[in-house]
Amino acid sequence: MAASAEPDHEVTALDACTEHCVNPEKVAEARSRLISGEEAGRLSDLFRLLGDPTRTRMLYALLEAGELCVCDLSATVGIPENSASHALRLLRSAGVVRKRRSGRMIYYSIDDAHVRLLLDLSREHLKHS
Amino acid sequence: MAASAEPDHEVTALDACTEHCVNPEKVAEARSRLISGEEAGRLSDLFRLLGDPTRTRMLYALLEAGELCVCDLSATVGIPENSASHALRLLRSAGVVRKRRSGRMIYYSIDDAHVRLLLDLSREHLKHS
DNA sequence: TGGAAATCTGAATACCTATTCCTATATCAT
DNA sequence: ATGATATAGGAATAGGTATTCAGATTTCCA
Repeated sequence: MAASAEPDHEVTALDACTEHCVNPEKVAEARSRLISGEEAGRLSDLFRLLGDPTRTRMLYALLEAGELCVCDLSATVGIPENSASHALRLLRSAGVVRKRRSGRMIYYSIDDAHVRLLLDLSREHLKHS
Repeated sequence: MAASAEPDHEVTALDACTEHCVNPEKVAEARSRLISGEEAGRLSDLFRLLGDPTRTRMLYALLEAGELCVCDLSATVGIPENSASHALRLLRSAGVVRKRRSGRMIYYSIDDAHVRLLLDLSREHLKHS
């Protein structure tokens, strides 16, 4: 995983317009407003994390259930507990879910309000498209 | 790509609770509200599409520039036009971007208001986390 | 304290996907 | 019409990632 480090990739193509076509002003304007490679990397890391069917289902399960332990979540989604644990580790290291220990159970939930909105919004998008 | 078809995978684990642990009521409740495998597949397809650094940068470029032709976009992001065209094809087939022909140029833009919100929201998330 | 339960961690394999090259299509200018 | 430009499409390779297995860790109960 690791937050996509392409060292200074956002500065590479100041001379990339050696190609044909291109409105130089428009490109210069767009380039000045372009997000940094580092930020783009973190954004794509986040999306890629959400872009796996297993993790997606786990997240929507957590979204509706509020909080579930690993074994309940694995039973809900229908995957082995190992897989659930592994997926949750990835999601947690990205700050998408949070864990809370209670005895020997560990309960997971969506960590961030933005992520909840993101999940809701995405579902809306598919409905209307 | 292909909208992740796992035939009726959401029904598989009615007997998955043969494992240890598990609060049966909680799991049953969560399973009843769980999104379908088909919907989860489409959602993860969408996220996976956004989860590539190149496509991410292209999308945010389009988000701010409004509309760009393939060559301007490739110059902006700093990738060959082939790659840009290929990426745009994927994004278009998923309804994320829209194309408009003007002469021999083809201008691309974000197709959907939900997607714009999604991109803005995700950026917000990273800022506050 | 000893053993069992719940979860975590690391490694290996098999699958998927991004990139690139080459070719095809469509539009414009002469 | 013909050549050139702008983009699209398909195929192959290289790289990344999900899944799974075996073992480690942490907590509870007797």
